[in-house]
Amino acid sequence: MKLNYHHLYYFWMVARTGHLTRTANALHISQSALSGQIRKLEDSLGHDLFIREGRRLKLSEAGRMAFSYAEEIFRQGEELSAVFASGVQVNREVLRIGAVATLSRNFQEAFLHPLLGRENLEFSLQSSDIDELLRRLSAHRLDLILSNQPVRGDEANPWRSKLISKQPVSIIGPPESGEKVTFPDFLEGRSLIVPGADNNIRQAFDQLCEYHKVRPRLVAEVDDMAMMRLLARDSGHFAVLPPVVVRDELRNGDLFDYGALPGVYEEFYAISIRRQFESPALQELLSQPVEDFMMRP
Amino acid sequence: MKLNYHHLYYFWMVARTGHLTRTANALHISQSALSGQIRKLEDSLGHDLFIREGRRLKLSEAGRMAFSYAEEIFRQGEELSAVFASGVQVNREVLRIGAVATLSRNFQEAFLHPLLGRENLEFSLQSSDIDELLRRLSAHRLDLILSNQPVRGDEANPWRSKLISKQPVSIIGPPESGEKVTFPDFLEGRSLIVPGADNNIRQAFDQLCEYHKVRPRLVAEVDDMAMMRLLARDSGHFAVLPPVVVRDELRNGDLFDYGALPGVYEEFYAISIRRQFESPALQELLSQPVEDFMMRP
DNA sequence: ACCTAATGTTCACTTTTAAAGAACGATTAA
DNA sequence: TTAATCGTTCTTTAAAAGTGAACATTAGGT
Repeated sequence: MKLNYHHLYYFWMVARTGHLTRTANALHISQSALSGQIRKLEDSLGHDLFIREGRRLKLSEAGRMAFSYAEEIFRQGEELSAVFASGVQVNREVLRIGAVATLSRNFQEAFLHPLLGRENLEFSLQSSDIDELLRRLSAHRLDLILSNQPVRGDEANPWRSKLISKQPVSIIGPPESGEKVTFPDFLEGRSLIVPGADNNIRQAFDQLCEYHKVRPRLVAEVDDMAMMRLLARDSGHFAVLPPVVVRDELRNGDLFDYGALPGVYEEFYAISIRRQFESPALQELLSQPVEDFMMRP
Repeated sequence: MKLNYHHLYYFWMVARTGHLTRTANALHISQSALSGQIRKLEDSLGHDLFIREGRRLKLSEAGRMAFSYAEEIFRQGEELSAVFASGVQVNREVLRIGAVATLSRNFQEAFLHPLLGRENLEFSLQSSDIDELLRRLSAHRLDLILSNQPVRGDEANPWRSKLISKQPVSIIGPPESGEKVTFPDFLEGRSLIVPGADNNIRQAFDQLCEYHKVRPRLVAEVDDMAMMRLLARDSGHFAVLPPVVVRDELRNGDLFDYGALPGVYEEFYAISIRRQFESPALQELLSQPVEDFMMRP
C-alpha cells in the first residue's frame, strides 16, 4: 500500500506537540478529522504510531521511527515551499558546483569560463573535501563536482565521472637557474616540492623516479595547488606541477618550465548524477571537448 | 498555500521519466487525472514546472529545483515505507549512537553498559569525526553522540550537550621507573606522549605547564585514545592520560599512575536533539548521574 | 507532403476521500 | 463528586481526485 503523505503530515504535526486538539486547531480542522486521518495512516502502515493512554498520546517505537523520517521529509518540503514562496529567481538557471579544495584555481576558472558569459544564469562554487562534496551531491545540494580523481557510482549513488581534462605535469623552477636539464639525472638529489601522497600526480611521479632509479630530495609535500603555486614562486625550489597552475608566473618569467614528465598527468573529472533532464548549462559544460582548454583565457 | 505532497508525488513520478501517459499507466490512473494534478501543483507554486513543447514535457528551471527536493522527500518516504513493509522489528527499541572516534573505548563501554542488560533493545554504534556525526544527528540518522567537547545548538539545530562524566587526568608511566615524583618539577624536560592540540586535555595541560614554568619534551601528539593507550603501554614513555583509558594496564601493573594533574580534566558529553518524546532508553542513559561510573564494570 | 498513431490538455461528470458535527467514553483536576 | 478536557467513533456533507470523450499537436512512417 502506498504511503499517504497527507496522513503522514498530520501525524508529524501531532507528534511534534503530542496534542491532538491543539494541533487540530492549528491546522484549522476538527479533531475528529485529524484523529481519523492518523488512524488511517496506522492502518496502512500496520502499526500503531501512538500509544493511547487514557486521553494522552504517546509515541510508540514505530511512531518514533516514522517521526524521524517525517522530520526529514517535511523539513525538505517546507524548504521547497519557502523557496517558491520567497520568489527568489526560481526562473534563473542555477548551477551549484563543488570543487575539491586542493584543485588548481586556474583550472576551475577555465572550466567555468563558458558560464560567465551567460545571462540569466547564476552559479555557486563551494570548496570542500571530496567526501563532503559527494554527500552534498547525493543530497541534491550540488549539481556538479570538480575533482582530480574519478569516483565509482553504485546503485544507491548513480554517479558519473567524466574526464574533462588531462594536463601534462612539468618540473617548474626559477628561471635564472641556468642549469642544463637532462631528464632523469636532473632529478637525482634535487630539492623538490611535490604534491601530497594522496594525489595521483605524486603516485605517478614516484613510479617514474623508481623506474629511473633517481631519488630526489623532497622538501615539501603539499596538497593544495594554490599553495604549491605560492611555494614554487617564492621558495626558489623546483616543483612538480601542472604548468597551468603557474600559468601567470610562466608567462611573466617568474618561473620556468623545465619540461613535462613523461607519462605523468593531472586528470580532472566532472562528477554528476545521471538525470532524465540535465540542465542546459550543465550539458554545455560537460560537452566541452577534452582538450587543452586550460590555456584559453 | 500549503504544499500538496500528493501533487508533488505525481510531479516527481512524471519528471523522472518525462512521459505523462507512461507514468499514468504505471500509477493506474488516467492521463487526464495526472495532467490535472500537476497543473494544480503548478498553480499552487506559482510557476510552471514543465515547459510544454508540443506533446513533449521538459522540466523548467523551477521544475528542476522542485524535482531535486522531491527526490529527497520521496526517497525518504520510500525508505520509511520499506522499513514498515519489511516488518523489521519496528517495535524493538532502537538507539543509534555515534561516538567521536578518538574517545576512550572504556568510557564508551561504561556509558553504554546500562543498555546491555535490556531485552527488546538494539543499539548501533558508529565511530566518526564530530562533524560527520553532527550531520547524521541533524539528519535523524543518530539519536545520540558521545563527544569530549560540547557543541552549541542554534535555531536550525536544537542540539543539547549534557556533561555526563568528568575524569581526572594523570601522568601515566612504566611502573618500574622508581623515580620520585614531585609535581611539577617532574615534568621538566620529561619525554611525554600527549593528546593532540585540538583536545581540551592538551590545552589545559599546556596552560598548567606554562603556569608552573616547566617544559616537557613532547615525543608524540596523539588524537586517538586507543592509540594513546597502546603507546603508553609499549613505548616506555610517560603519557598524559585519563586513567580510565588504561584501566586494565593499571590494574595488572603494566602501567602506574603517577598522580592526577590538578585542574586538568577530560570531559564527556552526550549530544542529542531536544524532542517532545524522548526514547525511554535515551532518557535512562542521560539520567545517569555525573559520577565516576567509569570504574563500574 | 500527407496520413496515422501517440501524446497532452480540457471539460462535464462520477467516485473517492476528507472534513464537520454530534454523541460517547475516559481521565484529570478542582 | 463534578465539570472540563481530550480523544474516538459514527453519520452526514463538502471537497478532491479520478474518468472518459472531444480536441489539439506532433513525431514518424509511407
